[in-house]
Amino acid sequence: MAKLKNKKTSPRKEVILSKAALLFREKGYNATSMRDLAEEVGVEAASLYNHINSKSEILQEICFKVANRFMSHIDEVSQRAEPAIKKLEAILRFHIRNMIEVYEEVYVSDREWKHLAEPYLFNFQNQRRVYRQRIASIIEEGIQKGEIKSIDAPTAVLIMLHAVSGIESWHRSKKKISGDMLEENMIIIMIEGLRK
Amino acid sequence: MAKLKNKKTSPRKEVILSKAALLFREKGYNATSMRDLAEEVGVEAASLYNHINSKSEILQEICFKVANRFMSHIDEVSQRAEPAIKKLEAILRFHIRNMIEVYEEVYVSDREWKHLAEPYLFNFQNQRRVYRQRIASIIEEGIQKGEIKSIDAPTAVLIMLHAVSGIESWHRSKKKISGDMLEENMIIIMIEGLRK
DNA sequence: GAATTCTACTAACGGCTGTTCGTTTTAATT
DNA sequence: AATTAAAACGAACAGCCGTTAGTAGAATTC
Repeated sequence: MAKLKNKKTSPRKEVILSKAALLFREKGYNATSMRDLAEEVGVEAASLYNHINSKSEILQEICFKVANRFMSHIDEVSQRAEPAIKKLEAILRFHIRNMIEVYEEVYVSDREWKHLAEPYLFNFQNQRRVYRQRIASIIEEGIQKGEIKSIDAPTAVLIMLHAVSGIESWHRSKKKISGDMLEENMIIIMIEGLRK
Repeated sequence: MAKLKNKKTSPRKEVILSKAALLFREKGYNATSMRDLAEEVGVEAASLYNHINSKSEILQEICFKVANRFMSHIDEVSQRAEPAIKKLEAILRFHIRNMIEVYEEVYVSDREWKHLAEPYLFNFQNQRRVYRQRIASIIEEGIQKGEIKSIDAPTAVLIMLHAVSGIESWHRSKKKISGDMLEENMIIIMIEGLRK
């Protein structure tokens, strides 16, 4: 018997997952071999399989970990007693901060989910659709109450979410403004627009 | 000797490039095999090499075709005698229309350029950086003239460009609004913001 | 109609892929 | 100190990868 019966994921597995996120972000899921990952972890490829079941499983864990985090957050925001535009801002800020702070895994979840195997692919797409619909509902609530311009809600959602993923470029940039500045700028542009 | 000495790319090659763009968009560059591509074209894999030199070359041609098109456009827009905000809107509209109309190749150029081989990778990244700087300059011109809010220009650029790539989701959507509607909604949100 | 060029084919290559097997080493528990 | 469990290893697998070689048929040019 083990000392701590699968109370939480072992530290070794945690390392594998985070190194995998790093490599998947850098080179993409398919371009990252298990031997690449093993080298990054500091071990032989075969040894990885003492901690994980498959390469595909790694991607699953990353994607659903991120998806669940965002879903939990929107649960919390939805039931606040606030104007819709405030809720929207909160969601936007949560995305921005996540993209800044846990860049690798959020980015991978965003860009590499296509390579999930069934039935996880189907599941992920569903969860993603639901999530977006919930944001769209908040926007429509805001439109109805006159807080938000009368625009197509799904279009607004896709702009919001994709704009945030642009933080990828910020990470790569040499001379970058601070995370806080980035957040404020993004909020202003998305909420108030570019025109003075 | 050939009849038409490389006057323009042969129709067969054109088919290969467009089918490749389709598959690269759908499954990603690395997940698309030459045998996949051959099947899509209706030929054996080896036959492809009568028209192209390598898989990598296909990606190069797609990426630089798109990059050059956008570079030419910004050349033209830059020398217009218009307010900066108008120039910006023109660039935004050009991106949107391209993303709607020649989706596959624009998307591939946007998402799969990482898999370019050197020295093309280096070149592409340079071109991309220059392009973004030119947009940033237009934004800064607009800020100086009081047409645009005083925001961080590089941040505005990355929001603009990434927001546009969200049209990917629009393509996938079942019940989608018209292309014209999409364009107008995106312009309103980006220029005027969400808040009423 | 002969010569030439182009295009498609089959077969095969060396190399890399994710993964499994059986064994040995390390670490923890009794 | 003996036992047991966990984790690392080297070797190997079947299969797919991009690509090349050689060849046969079709199309084009002379």
